[in-house]
Amino acid sequence: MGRWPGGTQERLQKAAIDLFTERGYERTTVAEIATRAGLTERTFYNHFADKREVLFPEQDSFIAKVREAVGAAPAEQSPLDAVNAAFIAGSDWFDQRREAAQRRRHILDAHTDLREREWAKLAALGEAITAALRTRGIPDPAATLTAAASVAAYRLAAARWLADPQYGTLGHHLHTTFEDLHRTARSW
Amino acid sequence: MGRWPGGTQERLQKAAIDLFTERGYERTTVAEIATRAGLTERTFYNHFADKREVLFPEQDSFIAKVREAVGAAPAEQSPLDAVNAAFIAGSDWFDQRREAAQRRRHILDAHTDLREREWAKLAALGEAITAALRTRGIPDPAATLTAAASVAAYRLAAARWLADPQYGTLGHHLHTTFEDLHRTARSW
DNA sequence: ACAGTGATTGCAGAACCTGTAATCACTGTG
DNA sequence: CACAGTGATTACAGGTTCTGCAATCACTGT
Repeated sequence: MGRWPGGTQERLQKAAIDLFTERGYERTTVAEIATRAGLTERTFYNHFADKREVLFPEQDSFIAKVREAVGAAPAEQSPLDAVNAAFIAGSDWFDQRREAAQRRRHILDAHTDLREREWAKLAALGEAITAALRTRGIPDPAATLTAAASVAAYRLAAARWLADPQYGTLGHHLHTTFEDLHRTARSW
Repeated sequence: MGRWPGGTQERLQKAAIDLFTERGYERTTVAEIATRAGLTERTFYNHFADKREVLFPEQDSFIAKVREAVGAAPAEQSPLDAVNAAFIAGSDWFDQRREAAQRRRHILDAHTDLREREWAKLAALGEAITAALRTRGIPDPAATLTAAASVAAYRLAAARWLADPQYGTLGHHLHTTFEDLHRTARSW
């Protein structure tokens, strides 16, 4: 496997993020990204389905991890707690990449196209959690609604994590946000 | 305002839905849609921001209506009930268009691109509800989480409505789905 | 008549994305 | 050491989406 430099995807991702922050998402062409990474436009499309996808690298594996963790949670744990625990279990990975997450968020916030893709990813996360809860024996309205609420809490926790001037961990914010969810639900 | 035939948007929408069901979304070009409507491709883009948007016609006004209704709800009503009532208030409109909604759903289900746009629209709905709840004095974690749960319930209710062999009204399914949400939340 | 308005059109072009076949660097085998 | 095999990269051609700009067109009001 030594034939080419290697780390092609990573190089493309770095080139893309750099160019997006330099001159903006829309003013950057795929050809430019590829050239900066020492590759061609066609090669970019061999690694990413489209231009947006370069900003959502490990999302699919993250979703798979969450689904697995929810499925493997102890049987006596409540559905919501199982999802919460699954999120927290994978939160270290993000804590080590806070700065990259910041840059990514700034790019995403500036472009409707990209936020659209983000919503799609969160929807996929929600559907994966729904499926995992169903295999745990949770019947259907509860599975869907619990998954949706969990994803909403996750999204809110991530936002708080990035905005926190105290640099608290994502796990901490997940904990408090799911507590907020409990409190809010009691008011319904 | 009599200069041109009129109803341009509606003709484009009808042409688009017909062609999408005939030969599929991806195998239909914008030029073909415009030609069937007796117009040109350029005119299509004068009315819709992009090819997908032709399938989401009244979404923006629906969102505006919901926001307004949530804002105008009686003060003693709980946040969740206010949103529920706002949805139900606008549900007749959908009941009169059940068949069109069916066709639309089949097209949407077959294409990731389009479902992505749908998630984006639901996200916009959620943000509008969040804003409306905030103006009602609901503080932030509760506003966001309540809005997200409401949208999830709305989505589930719409799915049940379309799948219901008994042809129950959307209002009915909204009612029962929000009851499910109450029940589920109590289990958290 | 005649200027004004607003929708539609024509045209040019950039960027996105895909299909297909060729090339290239390296690997394993006889 | 030839040599076929493998997998990533590349070249190229082309369709489609979407935009900017200027012109045209049907109708309106004076």
